[in-house]
Amino acid sequence: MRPLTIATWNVNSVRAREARLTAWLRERQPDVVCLQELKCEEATFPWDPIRFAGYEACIAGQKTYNGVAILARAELSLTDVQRGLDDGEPDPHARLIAATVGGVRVVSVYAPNGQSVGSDKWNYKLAWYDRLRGFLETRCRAGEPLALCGDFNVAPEARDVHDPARWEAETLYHPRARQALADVTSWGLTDTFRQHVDDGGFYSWWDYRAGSFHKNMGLRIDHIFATAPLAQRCLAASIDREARKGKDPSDHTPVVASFEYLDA
DNA sequence: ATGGCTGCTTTGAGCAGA
Repeated sequence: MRPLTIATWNVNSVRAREARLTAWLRERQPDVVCLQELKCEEATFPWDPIRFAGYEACIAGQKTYNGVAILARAELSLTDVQRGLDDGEPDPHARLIAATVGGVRVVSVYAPNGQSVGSDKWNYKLAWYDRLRGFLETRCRAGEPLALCGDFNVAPEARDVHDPARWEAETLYHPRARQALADVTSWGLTDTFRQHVDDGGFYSWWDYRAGSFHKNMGLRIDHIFATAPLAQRCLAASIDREARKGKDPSDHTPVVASFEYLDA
């Protein structure tokens, strides 16, 4: 049976990226795609173009900011959809959606950026990471196949940052942000990209300004983490740098992992 | 390079991202 391919992509507005997204779906035909930064509500989500490209979708949206989705090839069923951290905290940010597809529990997250170290948004980022750990503990099982995918807004290690010394003071690579991510993955998650690639210099986000992409001045902040029963079946992982090229790209590029197929 | 883009907004200059 062909492998199950899971991708994650912060599209920086699903409406602005509609043509790029549907072209990419047709070309790559991943089985599952986690999207972040939809920047729209359900009513304005491009349901028809995505269906026409062969995908069903479930979304947690909001106007202007945030918004996450899970797409699945129409042949696969998308069941047991959950939205939000569901921990009783009042939080209007649409940053998490989960669904079961192809025998895998898939979670699409958009972690807070944190803006600047010490700000209210920084505190929200760290608290959100604690809550994500709580979500995994109470709503998920580490012994079952699960993929936690998304824009984590944290580069885990020095080899994931083009200039670690400069970025250490920033929200994306600050030691406390790295610890917050490590406290989530210690629940029982493996970084699928690092199962297959040891070298540095592979990034998933580049600033739009100053020719950062051309100079490869980026950070690896988008990830596909897998529980042990899924990580054991990870066949390959990659970053689709091609999708960052050309006219009007997202500032992020897709990250992809493929797995030996698991029956539902 | 504390921003050199970009997308969004009851269409405008300001916010937010990373």
